[in-house]
Amino acid sequence: MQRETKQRDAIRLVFDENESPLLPNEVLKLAQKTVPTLSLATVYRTLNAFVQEGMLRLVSLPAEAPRFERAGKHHHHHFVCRNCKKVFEVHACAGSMQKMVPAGFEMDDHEITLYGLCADCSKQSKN
Amino acid sequence: MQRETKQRDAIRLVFDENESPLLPNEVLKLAQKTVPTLSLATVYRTLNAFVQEGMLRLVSLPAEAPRFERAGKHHHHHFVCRNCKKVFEVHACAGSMQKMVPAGFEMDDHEITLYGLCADCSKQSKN
DNA sequence: ATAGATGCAAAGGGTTTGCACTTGA
DNA sequence: TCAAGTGCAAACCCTTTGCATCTAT
Repeated sequence: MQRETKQRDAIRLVFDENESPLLPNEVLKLAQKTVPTLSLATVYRTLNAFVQEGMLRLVSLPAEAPRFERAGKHHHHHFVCRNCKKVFEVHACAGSMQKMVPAGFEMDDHEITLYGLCADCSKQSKN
Repeated sequence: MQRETKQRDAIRLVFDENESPLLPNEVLKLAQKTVPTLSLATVYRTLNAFVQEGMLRLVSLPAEAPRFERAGKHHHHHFVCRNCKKVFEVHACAGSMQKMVPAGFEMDDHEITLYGLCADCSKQSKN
């Protein structure tokens, strides 16, 4: 990751303009608005490189393909909509998980994933 | 899933004899002790069918391939040891996640994964 | 000029599927 | 008997990689 290329600029821009974690093919489509010839192979190579440098963070949710988001955000979790499959950030935390930790274990991090319907899908389901 | 076959009996037996969640290829190897000609395709078809019928549960942890365990266990979460990579069941829950849910969203389930060192690895790291 | 980056196509790894054969009821 | 189940191989999907070409420096 030594050179500035229009492909990398385009991919960086995508993450500047998108809060929620993105799938590689979503990154491809969004970045192709800037660089139409961009290939999926380059997207993968660039995403992995950005994670290595610490610019991006790999977001792994249960039963979901890996997504990517900007690193350095405040501690947060995710809400997966069962209907539209979108992933939303949740800017609140359930408090200490310490009471869940078995004796002798040392916890250094936790991951919470909520499932249900997002606001839009919830509204639709009621009409 | 209407007939009793030796393949299905063998796969059921594997889950009777194993507490921890298993990967499809682990199921294959274990079940082949009973039915050596068992194929991976049949393992996948049978696992999916067993999940449909509710005999098995799909266990998805972040960044982990799907595993299968007997259904009907008490609500629990998982602790992943960063050192030995083992997955432990956590038989306690952090309480309500409701306060984390954004306005308009409807949550129906949650998944918590804890990360750190298990008792054994924690002890070792201090010596 | 030249090493790094890209695009394409082929290769991988895990899972599913089409099809002819086998087998449980 | 004969539809459900099986095994095999091919197909799929997502991700990575080899290689020739392009390009930032």
